[in-house]
Amino acid sequence: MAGKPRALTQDAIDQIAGRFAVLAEPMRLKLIHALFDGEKPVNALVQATGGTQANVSRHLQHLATAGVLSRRKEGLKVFYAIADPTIYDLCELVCGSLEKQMTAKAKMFYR
Amino acid sequence: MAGKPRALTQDAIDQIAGRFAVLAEPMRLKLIHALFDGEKPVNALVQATGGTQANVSRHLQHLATAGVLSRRKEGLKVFYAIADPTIYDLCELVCGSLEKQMTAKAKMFYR
DNA sequence: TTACTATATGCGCAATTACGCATATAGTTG
DNA sequence: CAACTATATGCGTAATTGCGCATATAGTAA
Repeated sequence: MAGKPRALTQDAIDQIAGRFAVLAEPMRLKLIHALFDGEKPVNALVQATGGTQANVSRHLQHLATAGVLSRRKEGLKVFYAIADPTIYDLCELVCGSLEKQMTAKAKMFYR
Repeated sequence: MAGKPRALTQDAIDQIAGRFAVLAEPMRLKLIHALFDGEKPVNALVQATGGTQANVSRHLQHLATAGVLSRRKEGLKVFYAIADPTIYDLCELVCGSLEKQMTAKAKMFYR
């Protein structure tokens, strides 16, 4: 059901690394997280994350260029939304993995 | 079965970002990929990736510290192996997502 | 037109980081 | 002990990147 041949080219490796790099910045994760419940305009995301307008805008563009977010202009406002649904699964996997690590480490303290 | 409350702390966000950052380097992905079929000593990974011994060693340590790989010393050799099985799912998710993006972009050329 | 709001961008700085080189450490064998 | 193999590490450098600041652009309204 899952499983492909493998043997990745260098180019493929680089692309995958790039994908992970997009998700490797706290502010971008904040933005993604803030969009989990639907599309929002930039100013809402500025307020939600506490970042500056310039920085938020840049990260949003970065995410959109990477194909993670979609961009929809409506009048003065620009609405961003999650375009790649695998983001949800990625975050859940990582969160779950981190939780396991934390509880495992916690046990190391006592036993 | 899936789905947790949400509302991540800043610290949690940073940890997740760090996790993605670990996977955001081509050489580290190569190493992980090379370990997909089981544990290997450092010299085998040097040969498999074409990297220098120093660089491979550093990245392996990085991965082990992050909890992605495990480290087992046996005589002169040090064997690394994938310790976090979610890595498989993460890579598959990203690969699948990238494939979709590529085919979608390919279609954009013609239609 | 001007004034206003929302978003994007050019520039420079500071911090991070991957890499190469040389060397250090650990373990084995003679 | 010395010689050798396998792995790790200290240091310097080059490249990347996130951010703040100021400014530019786009769209609306008077």
